[in-house]
Amino acid sequence: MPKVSETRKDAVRNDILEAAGRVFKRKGYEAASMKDIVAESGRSFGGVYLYYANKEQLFLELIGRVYREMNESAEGGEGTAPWEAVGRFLRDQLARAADADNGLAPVLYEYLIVGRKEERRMKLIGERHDAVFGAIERLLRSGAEAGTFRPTIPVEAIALTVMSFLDGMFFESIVSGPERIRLDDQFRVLSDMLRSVLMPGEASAVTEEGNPE
Amino acid sequence: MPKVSETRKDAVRNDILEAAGRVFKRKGYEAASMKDIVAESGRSFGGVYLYYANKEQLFLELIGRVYREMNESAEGGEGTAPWEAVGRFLRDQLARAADADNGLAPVLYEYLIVGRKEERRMKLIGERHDAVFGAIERLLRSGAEAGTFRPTIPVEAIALTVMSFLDGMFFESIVSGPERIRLDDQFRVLSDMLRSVLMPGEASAVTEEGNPE
Amino acid sequence: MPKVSETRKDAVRNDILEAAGRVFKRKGYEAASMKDIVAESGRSFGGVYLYYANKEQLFLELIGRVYREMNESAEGGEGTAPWEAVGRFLRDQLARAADADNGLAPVLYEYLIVGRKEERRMKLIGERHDAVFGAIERLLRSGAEAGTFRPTIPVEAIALTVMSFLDGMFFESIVSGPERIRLDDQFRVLSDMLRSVLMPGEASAVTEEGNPE
Amino acid sequence: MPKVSETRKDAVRNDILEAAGRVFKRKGYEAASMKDIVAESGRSFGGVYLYYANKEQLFLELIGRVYREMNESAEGGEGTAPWEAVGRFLRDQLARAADADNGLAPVLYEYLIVGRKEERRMKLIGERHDAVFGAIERLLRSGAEAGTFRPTIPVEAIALTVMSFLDGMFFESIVSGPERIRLDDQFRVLSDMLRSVLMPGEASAVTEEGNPE
DNA sequence: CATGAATGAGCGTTCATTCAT
DNA sequence: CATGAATGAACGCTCATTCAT
Repeated sequence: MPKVSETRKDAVRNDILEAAGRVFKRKGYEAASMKDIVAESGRSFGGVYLYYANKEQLFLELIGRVYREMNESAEGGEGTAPWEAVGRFLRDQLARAADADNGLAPVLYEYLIVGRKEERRMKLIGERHDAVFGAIERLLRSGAEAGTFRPTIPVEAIALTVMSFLDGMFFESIVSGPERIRLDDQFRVLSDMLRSVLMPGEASAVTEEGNPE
Repeated sequence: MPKVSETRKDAVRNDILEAAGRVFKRKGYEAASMKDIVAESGRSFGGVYLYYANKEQLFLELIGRVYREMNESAEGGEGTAPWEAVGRFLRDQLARAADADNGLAPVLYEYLIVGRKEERRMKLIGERHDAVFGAIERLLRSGAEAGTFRPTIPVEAIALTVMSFLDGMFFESIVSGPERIRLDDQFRVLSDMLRSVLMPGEASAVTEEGNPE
Repeated sequence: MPKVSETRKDAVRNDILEAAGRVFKRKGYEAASMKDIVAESGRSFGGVYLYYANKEQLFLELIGRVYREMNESAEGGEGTAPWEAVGRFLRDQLARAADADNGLAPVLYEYLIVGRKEERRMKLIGERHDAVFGAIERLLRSGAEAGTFRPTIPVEAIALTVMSFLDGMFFESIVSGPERIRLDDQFRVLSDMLRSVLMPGEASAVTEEGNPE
Repeated sequence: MPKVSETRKDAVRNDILEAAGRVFKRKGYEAASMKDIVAESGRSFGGVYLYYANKEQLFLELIGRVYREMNESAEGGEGTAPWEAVGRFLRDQLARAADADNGLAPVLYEYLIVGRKEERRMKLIGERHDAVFGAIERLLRSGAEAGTFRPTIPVEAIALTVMSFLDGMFFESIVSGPERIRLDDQFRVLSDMLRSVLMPGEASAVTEEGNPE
């Protein structure tokens, strides 16, 4: 049987996915046409549809990767001290936001916003929410359990707030451009604020060396 | 006097605008078709185009109102004490976010995100940014000038951070639903955080009665 | 009875007609909208339709004037010597062609060409043909009867040829611009050619002073 | 080999082009709708747009053929004596004019006249002018270089005059019908006139057998 | 496995003309 | 007499997806 090896199939899938990624980044979700993706991939319509059922599947697979990376960014701070782990995570998000329009984040935001009425996209939306929220919460909770953080507010509420802020920073970065919104300054403000609720009393705010950048 | 009175014309304009508003809220910007709007308004294509040049103008006029209301929300705290004025503003935004999917905010976010590559929409984007940022900054600055706020961080940076957070809260509210993201809790967290950077040292955080809700 | 005087009505009609003329010259027949004409006339839709049943009637009345002027250009040479009368006529046409895009001629050509399939426009087309042809023919025939012209070819054929040439010169003037097609040179060539068939043998062609410019 | 052969694609392109040609001839350029062309071709909208980007491209490709044929008509007289070559060319144009309303010429004239204000069509207009003018000029110049023609007027001027006349003859043929304007007679007149300026003194005009019909 | 030609409902917008006031 | 708001059929064009080869 001429069954193509698994790796060959995977390679083709990957090729197509990367081509789709380039097109999505360049044009956005709605504006990207299957014709564009087919052309960018150097394949035929049939060839692309053979591996992915439609434009949405293509995007969903692509975005799955982003989630996985995001999660890894939130984990990984196994041995690290809690406040340094938070700092790492925030710095990582900062870098992503600064590079927002080269990544898939704007496309995801577009996809979520445009599709907010569609039953089918709800699932993904929920999953994204839980994944990001969970990652942040774990970060905070492990610090609290270690006794480093002594939050006067439930960590769930703090995690949700951080998540909102990050989403907002991304949104602003996307629509206004990273330079216009002074990402570094915002990052500093967030750090100070977070410290004040996570470690109240400690190093009364403004210390330079304590900031996790 | 066959010329229809100005008030009648305004009434018709308003009718059409409200019909368009209902359609945009129901379907979103991209998914709303002129056919929908024409049907909802109970008029003809020509009748609608007589008052508004195209779909975008219809939306822009609609969104202009939202801006005006937002500004009014940020102003108005003339005689109020600074921290109470901030509280009022935040509470107002909270209410808006809680009601996000009944308003035009999701449509605006969609319009901005989808149109991020289009030269023409950039202008609106910039204007929105400046208006919202300006409103928040004025609020903080007047408190600082009054000596009530003693921020250890430039107010511009704080204003931008608040703006990001609000955008994020709206975004989350839109895509995940207000109930899922515990708006009240987030609001409390933001309050505490803001106080710690605006009035450091004062009432070491957690006091209940001091919070401006 | 408040019957408005005939002259008042005529004045209004004329106002509208001139406004329409300006719009047609500026935009062409198809591209001119009734909205344009109404705006240019400073009146209302109703006001314009009260005097003219539709766009076509407006144009037809306008074009009637041009015909009348054209005819007058062809007549008028009563006392003049035949060859001078021909020269006058040709010079007049030259001037019109040179000024083609400021006049209604392009609009007429457009109207005729576009409407060549419409029964209703046929009539006008026929009338124009007969009027122009008749004018030229009379010019030639009176010279022949006076014995000044001794055409070796039937004057009808010559008249038709002149007419074709003039139409072509107009057409070229309209689409390529008068400067590109060297109207003066063409005019000279036509003069020489015409002389050779109207007055064969006389002043073997190239004489300068004999040319009717 | 699922890729359809080049010849098949060409055949389809040709099918569509011919269908468009029939519609254009029947209705004219402006009045022809894509719906008409789609119906005439027996295909779908998508099917037509797959091969031609828009109505204008369809027309331009069609008209390209006419130019090519025109040029061939003007060339080709390589070995022939100059006056015969001119005769051949004129006869060819006569035939075309006689058949004007079965061809695309009226559509081209309409396209040029209606589009005289549009920047984009200007290019085509210029190209047409240069191509036709160039063809006629070459015809005359080669006769002059051979010494057969001894024009007393610059050949450029004569070429432009001939071009104008031909355009006029076409125009008249289109709007008034070929029979009404006695094409044969006009052709004879043009021949006589042309001879008188190209070969002055020779065979003092009226000879029958010398005329190149 | 792979191709790419083909589909067709749907889009936003225009404009000559009418007629209630 | 005069107004101008209102009509609605028709326009050129797009694009995710299918399926005969």
